[in-house]
Amino acid sequence: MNFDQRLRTSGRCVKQVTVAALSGIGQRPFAFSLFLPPFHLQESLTIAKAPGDMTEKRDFRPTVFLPKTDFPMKAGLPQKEPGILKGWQDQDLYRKLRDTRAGREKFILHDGPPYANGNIHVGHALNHILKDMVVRTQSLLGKDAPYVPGWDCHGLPIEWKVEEEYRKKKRNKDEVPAKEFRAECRAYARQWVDAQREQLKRLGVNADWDNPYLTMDFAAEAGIVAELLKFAESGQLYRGAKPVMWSPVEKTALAEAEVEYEDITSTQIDVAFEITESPIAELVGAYAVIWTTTPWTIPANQALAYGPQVDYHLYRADDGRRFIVAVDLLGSFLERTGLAPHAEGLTTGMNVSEHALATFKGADLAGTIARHPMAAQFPESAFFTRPRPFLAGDFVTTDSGTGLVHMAPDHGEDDFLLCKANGIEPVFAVEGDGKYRADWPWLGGEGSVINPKFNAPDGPICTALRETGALLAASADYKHSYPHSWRSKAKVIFRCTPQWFVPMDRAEDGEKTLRDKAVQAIADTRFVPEKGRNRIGAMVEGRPDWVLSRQRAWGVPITLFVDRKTGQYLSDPAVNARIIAGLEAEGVDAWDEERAQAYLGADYDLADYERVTDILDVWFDSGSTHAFVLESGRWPDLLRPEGYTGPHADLYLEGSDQHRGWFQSSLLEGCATRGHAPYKAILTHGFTMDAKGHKMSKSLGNTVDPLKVMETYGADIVRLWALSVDYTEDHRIGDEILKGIADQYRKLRNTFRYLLGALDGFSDAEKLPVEQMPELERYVLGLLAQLDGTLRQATVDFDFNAYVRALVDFCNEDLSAFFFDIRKDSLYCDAPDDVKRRAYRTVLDILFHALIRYAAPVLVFTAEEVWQSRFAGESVHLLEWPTLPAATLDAERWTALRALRAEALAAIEPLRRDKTLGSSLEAEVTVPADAPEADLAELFISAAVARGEALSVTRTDKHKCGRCWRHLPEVAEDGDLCSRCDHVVSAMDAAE
RNA sequence: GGGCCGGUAGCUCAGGUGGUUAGAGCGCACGCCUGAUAAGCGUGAGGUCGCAAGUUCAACUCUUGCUCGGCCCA
Repeated sequence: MNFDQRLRTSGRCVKQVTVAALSGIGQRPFAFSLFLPPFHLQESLTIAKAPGDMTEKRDFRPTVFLPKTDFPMKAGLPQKEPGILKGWQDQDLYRKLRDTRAGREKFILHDGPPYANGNIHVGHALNHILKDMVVRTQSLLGKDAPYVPGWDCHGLPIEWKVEEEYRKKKRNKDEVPAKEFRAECRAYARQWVDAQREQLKRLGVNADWDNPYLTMDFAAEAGIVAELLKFAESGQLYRGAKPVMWSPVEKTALAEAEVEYEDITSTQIDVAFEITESPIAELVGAYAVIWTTTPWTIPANQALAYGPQVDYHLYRADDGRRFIVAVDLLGSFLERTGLAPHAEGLTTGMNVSEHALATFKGADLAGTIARHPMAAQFPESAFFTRPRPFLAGDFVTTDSGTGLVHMAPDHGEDDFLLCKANGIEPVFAVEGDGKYRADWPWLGGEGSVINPKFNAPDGPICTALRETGALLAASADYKHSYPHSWRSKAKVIFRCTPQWFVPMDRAEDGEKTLRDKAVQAIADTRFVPEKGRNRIGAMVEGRPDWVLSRQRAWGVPITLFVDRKTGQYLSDPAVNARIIAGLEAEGVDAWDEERAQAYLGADYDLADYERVTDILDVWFDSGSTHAFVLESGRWPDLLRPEGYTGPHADLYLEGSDQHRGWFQSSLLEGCATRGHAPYKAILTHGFTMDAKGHKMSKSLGNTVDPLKVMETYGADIVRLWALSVDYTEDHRIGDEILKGIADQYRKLRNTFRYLLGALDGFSDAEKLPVEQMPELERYVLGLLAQLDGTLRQATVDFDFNAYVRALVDFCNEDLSAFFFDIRKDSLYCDAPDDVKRRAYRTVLDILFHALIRYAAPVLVFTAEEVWQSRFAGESVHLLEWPTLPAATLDAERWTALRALRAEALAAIEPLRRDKTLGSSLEAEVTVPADAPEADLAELFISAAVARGEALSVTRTDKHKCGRCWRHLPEVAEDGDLCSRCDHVVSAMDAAE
């Protein structure tokens, strides 16, 4: 200690002595006696004595125990997070966590594979944050919760992208060998898997990123085929037909996304079908009139549809024939055909309805039969001479046409379904090039059907119909929107093609049907939220058979051999085993003509079989993931104990669109091959809308890019957002919302910063047993226990919104605004060994250990930063759910006390407004005599509390302690020390 | 067009089986503190519970219709 320092120290002691002496307080030996002041400083004593002069009072600030921490208030997450992430990767945190939880109860979340195409969007971010939260909270509960991420790699969108690149290079896809094309698709998918993996990692998702599953892994492709062959071996496949969008120009089926709608002008025609039989006798011999804008479908007509609720009238036209037309459409019908009602005495302006020969509901037409207008022309044709029944169609409207619709099951969805329901099958009259097949009696070999001339009023169809008298009107003037090929811009048609199906309602060997099994499995599954059950249930109950086949290149082959004679597919386990082995070795390329005979082996001759070249619907790929990921053993972490046969996954967690997608394909796959769903529970989330609640789209320019949000705010903010909104419904994201979330984050961060600062230097020696703690500490421990229960329940319910809200509210209301505020005095001013202060810090330590664990799954980066700044070493994410000291909560008493506190604080406010006082420490509060007993002055952070009649507040006349700023009776003069501070400071000075 | 779902303060959310002046946090305004300080504390203002009918003594809560928005189909 040099001379100057001695001077300063000694001088301060002198002043203190003076003050204490003058106030008459200081009944104990003073430390200053060891440091007698140098003589020349005695003068300052005189100055200090001057009345009202406080400027020379000692500054006690250095004696106050302020929170001390290096933990920064400002987070700087975008800069900090990548480093934390790297730390986790370097120590292989995922694997370390698996080791830590080895042997524990499993919680298996099965990751639904996102499509490997494009950067991630908010939906991906939300979905993966929720999954991460589930896995982390389960892990926190002590379970072994592995997380193997996956990607969906096959399918049309990727094929497209690769084709697009071909077009740029002016290459023709048809000239590229399939194997080479698939290799490029594989490379394309791989590139996006890698990109998305990095983006999802950045969100802080703790997954087995080094070992994801890809549906295009050879093992996966073999696994998918193995599942398909289980369907085959159990007889759950059949080949049927279905109308698909077909482009005659490209001679290929098109997906909905490959079709665009253009306005065109078509020929519209009215055609008469003669009724040959009917329960309504007067209809026999009359003509049913249909209207269509696709004349080329008439040669494939097989029935007529009516609307059961539609009103029809029977008229006699001026040409003598009688026609059935819907009442509402008679006017437009007469206009098109130029026919006038034949009615005696009909004059202009009369209501034609009054001249109907008969009136009936559509439903009355049941059982009526007509004949095809060309039946007489082709008496040898079984097809054209077949009766055309009237069928009830709910889709029939009176918006346009005649109220009767001609049905060509080959060329329309409604037509197909209605006819199929009535036992009428498609006839495949139109071939892939758009021409009628050569052996078709009428127009065989002619077409193409999309040729306007073919359909024109003077074209072959209209001409033939006109010759038979069936054509009532034809005009090439109907403007409407019509689908075209996105690629060739040519018109497309609906055309039935052979497809492979999984039957929903066929019972094998007395077992339940697939639909029944699925319905049962839905009943056995837990849905969060519960309404998901209804949604998928309605879909499964109403869905048609599952169409498995696609006429595409990039996908898993339908590895079947069909007997050319019987049309039955070969179902030989030995053959199937060879096929699966082939796929395992070489992937989907292994399904080729060269190897076909090798698969068939010696028992079969390839010449007798057709090798199916269709590929599988990608939903079959993803529906099989539970088999080739969870059960396969390729990820030992995911295995259930030997002999386990129930649903393998604890949880599937995806957006609500997956009720029709992955949830359902997995359900059907599981039920068909294992008799139950592959999951125990399903959690669905809604979609993320823009700030106004509208869907995001690139064209509207209202998309929010999670990668940009991470750059601006940080991943922890994105996570806090995802876990704060009601993700069970559609929810929003936008600047205002993110700013609000960032505010919440700051509150949480500051809570931890305070804890770190307040716990500076805390050690086990300072800990105090709960039973020795003041009531306030025990109350806060009670609140913590309550919070703990809330959080546990929220975890069980997957209600993370409630989780985050409970956590934030606790930090704000119970800690920051209540406990921390009240105990500020004790923390700052009590002696380090004071029981109250020790109790407080013990509770702060308990709070720290609990809160950091509660927050860790949410704010994964910040929690690590906080934890490492106090306990550098192992990651916070290896910890388990905190064990709390037993604490009971006298809720009733404390509810009353806190209500009283709120009243008191409100009562102080007017005095602040009129400047009577500033700090609440200057207030003396009077409470009603029957108020609960407690240290109310401490609770209100006020000078004193008295009992009286009603609540009132006055300014204290006591003086302010120079150290703790409380106004107490023993303080003689502002700036003097209260007795508590006097003791503390003396001890400190003594120690110096 | 059909099926299902949703619309509570500026924002994010609570509001068993219908029943007193509809709550919380944040934000905002105003104020306090200046020893958590680009922090902390307090007080306050904000809602015709999407709209309109109906049931009921009584509806944010039940029914119907409408409207806006969403998902899935057509």
